[in-house]
Amino acid sequence: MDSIGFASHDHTRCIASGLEAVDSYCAQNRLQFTAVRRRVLEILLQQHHALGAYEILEYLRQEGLGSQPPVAYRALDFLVKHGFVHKIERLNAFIACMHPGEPHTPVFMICRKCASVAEAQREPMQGQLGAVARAAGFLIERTVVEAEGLCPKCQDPSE
Amino acid sequence: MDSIGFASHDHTRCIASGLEAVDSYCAQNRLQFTAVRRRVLEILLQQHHALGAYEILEYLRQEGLGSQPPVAYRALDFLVKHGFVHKIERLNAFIACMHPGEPHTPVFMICRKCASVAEAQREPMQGQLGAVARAAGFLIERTVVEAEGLCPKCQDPSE
DNA sequence: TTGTGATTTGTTATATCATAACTATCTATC
DNA sequence: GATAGATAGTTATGATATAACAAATCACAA
Ligand SMILES: [Zn+2]
Ligand SMILES: [Zn+2]
Ligand SMILES: [Zn+2]
Ligand SMILES: [Zn+2]
Repeated sequence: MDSIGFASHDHTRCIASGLEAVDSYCAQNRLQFTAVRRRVLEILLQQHHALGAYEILEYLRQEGLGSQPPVAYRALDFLVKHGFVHKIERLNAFIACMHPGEPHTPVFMICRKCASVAEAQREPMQGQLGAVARAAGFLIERTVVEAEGLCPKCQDPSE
Repeated sequence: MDSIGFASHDHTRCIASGLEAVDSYCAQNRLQFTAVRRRVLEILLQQHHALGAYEILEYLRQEGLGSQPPVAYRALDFLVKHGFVHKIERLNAFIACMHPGEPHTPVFMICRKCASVAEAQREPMQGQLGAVARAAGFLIERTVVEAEGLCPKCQDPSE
């Protein structure tokens, strides 16, 4: 269950708890967690890599949940807006959040070899980015922080 | 000439020195700094905001330097590959580097109101991102660090 | 200075990512 | 069940990016 890294974990639990968390958040906040939105989140939770909107749409199409791009993009818009899913800008792709419902500033590590993506967190106004922004008089509203490289598995020459 | 911020500066000088730096870097490294590549860099140096590939292509088209997307994308590929231009992932757009020829890890601040973009620098393995990567055993090869918000001018209510 | 291979450019076509606009349906609330 | 607002279906199109191949140009050395 280590959300900070690439370690193995109880993935079934990981999917179930992700859906549960969003279920209860939506109930509490009067948000409509519809069939399409739920299924899109579930699809993303099942992967530990980012999926493009058209890959998600392909699942939906096969399941009769929608066949045109706006269906997928609208569900993704909802999920991103409420912080249940993040967009990975570098990949033009989407990944389920590891801390749904909790306000946070994510950082992503993207493995260029196996395409897995890990989410970690940072403090928005701290560190070098915070220092640079203060020096420039810049007011940060959102950040995109993505590192590309090799995950522990893919650095290992024995694999 | 303050590359860290949004301050005003001698922009003519800024264009000239940018081109000069790349000229000499290419001469030293046996790179072909061709007419199209040079003009694309010059177009980007003239702006302090990021330009999309098709905006750049429109300039080239009007000047008879090329009319099809691959012309612009190939010039941009060259410029990005050698670090003379950076891609702003959040905007799918490109901006001239403020430190051409020097190895560095850029950070960008993007004003959502006036669309100006400032480049600053960070140390790749330091700070929160470095700490997070070490904790995860992740080997960073490249980073995308972009902050969106308001530049000093656009925060000022008197403007 | 001319031949040669490597690089760059021109061009056509197409792949990939994303949204506008309008209609129909569903949902919450009264 | 009427009503208003939100969600989903559908068509069309816009925006971003690349594959593939032929033609021109360049670097370098014979
Ligand atoms: Zn998992
Ligand atoms: Zn998250
Ligand atoms: Zn730079
Ligand atoms: Zn501004």
